[in-house]
Amino acid sequence: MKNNRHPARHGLLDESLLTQMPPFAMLGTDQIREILDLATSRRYEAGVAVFEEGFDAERFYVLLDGHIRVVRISEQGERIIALHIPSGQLFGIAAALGHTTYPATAIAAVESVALSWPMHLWADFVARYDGFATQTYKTVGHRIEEMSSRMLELATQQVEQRIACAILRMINQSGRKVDNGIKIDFPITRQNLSEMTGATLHTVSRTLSAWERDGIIESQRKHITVCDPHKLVILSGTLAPT
Amino acid sequence: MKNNRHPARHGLLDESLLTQMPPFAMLGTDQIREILDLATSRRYEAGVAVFEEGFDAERFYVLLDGHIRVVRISEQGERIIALHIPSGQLFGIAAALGHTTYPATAIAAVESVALSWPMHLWADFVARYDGFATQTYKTVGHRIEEMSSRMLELATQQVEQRIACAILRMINQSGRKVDNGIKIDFPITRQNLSEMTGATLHTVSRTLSAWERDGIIESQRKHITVCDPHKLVILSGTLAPT
DNA sequence: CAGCGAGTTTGCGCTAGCACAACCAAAATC
DNA sequence: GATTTTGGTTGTGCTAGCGCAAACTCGCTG
Repeated sequence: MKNNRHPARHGLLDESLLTQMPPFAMLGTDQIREILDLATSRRYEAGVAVFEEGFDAERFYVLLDGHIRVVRISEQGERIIALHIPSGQLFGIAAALGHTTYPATAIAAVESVALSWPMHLWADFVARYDGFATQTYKTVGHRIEEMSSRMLELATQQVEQRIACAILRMINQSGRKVDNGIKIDFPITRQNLSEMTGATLHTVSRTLSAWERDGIIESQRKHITVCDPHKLVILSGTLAPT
Repeated sequence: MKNNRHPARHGLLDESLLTQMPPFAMLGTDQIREILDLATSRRYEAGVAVFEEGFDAERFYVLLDGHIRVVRISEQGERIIALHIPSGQLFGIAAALGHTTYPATAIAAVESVALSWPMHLWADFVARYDGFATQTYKTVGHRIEEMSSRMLELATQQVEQRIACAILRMINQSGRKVDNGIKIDFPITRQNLSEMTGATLHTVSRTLSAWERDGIIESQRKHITVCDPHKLVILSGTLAPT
């Protein structure tokens, strides 16, 4: 596909990188050293695919820095964003769940850095490193939960509510406090938002314009800041109206 | 909730019951005997909840016979069917994915029989029985795959196509060959179908009526037989139009 | 077997949100 | 700094599918 040859086992991989990350949090520095020595590190520019749907699931990944969008495409060519992966999380672990090929495409939303290991090491990791399995299956659990919530939204909520939910979810997972509110700290276009909510980019644009008029959000191109999260929560319909 | 006291370790649990089921398929009869001796068996009438969303995830289950609907309810009281569990599969395994409570409700679609074990045995099973973990995570993988396909449908397809997809999915998973076609071998109402597709029961009814006129399906109350699966596939939009 | 309730069918009007279209503005590229 | 590209806005029909309403039918219960 593209130049994947940049295996770059640069010596500067530091143990401290992994100690923060849930899957490795309870390991000692020796163990982390072992793991790092087996890893391949690579940088991905914004928009580049880390792996693609349908290809052999040869490696699994940990996102060190940046943001990943997990994307699926329908037969008619329509795209949806199934999931966002914030840094620190495992992704591309399909093979651990019995798949032989990746069931979705992973695209760097911003310039990102990920470690990866060949899939055959998975069983070793699970066997050798205590807590690795537990932590990763917990991640899987969260993603299932998130997906089923999004199904519920898609099936029952209006477009405006779905957009509100999508934005709330992103500020919860990757919000950064700024002076006028909370900002989603990776780039999202109206198009992206429409791919997360099953709406058209036009409807998303109209909705955000209205919210900006009402002072609920502020937006620059590719960036959204939520000024009044509470109003968004109300719009999202997450609260039972009292 | 209701009378859960029917622990019924009736001696008539037969090893052959479990040998068919993927999670236990590669175990010897001794091991299956051990597992059965720890199990509680219980019958659930149609419409009864096996467990409910939000309750402590104390046990995990295998469906011996019948059919389970996994259901979630939105704040506004709208219901969706997240998943159907055919017999032979594990369900209620949320705790293995790091949840402390069940993230959804499981309801018997027909009279059903399930075995269950207290969750604390999970780790034992994984450690002691070879292939148990692999097989169950494979099941999890399938369900994730199915959920993400349904998200794609909900986000991009028209109602008619979503209904077609839902029916095709059911005949693939639980279709029974009958003389005039393939029948879904558990009861589904139009209401149920609407809860699977995020449509109204009215629209579902209209669509099925049209299909019946066209000879694609036949339906009795609570039952659907697909006479012309190929036409349904075309309607579902699963094939790229050539 | 009368009566009831759950499941289903069908009609009609309405609206959320899509499709199409044109235009605008910031940023990147030369 | 001119031009192209990428992302965003806004207006105007139009329609898929919802909401409401009424009626019908099967199967069960007393």
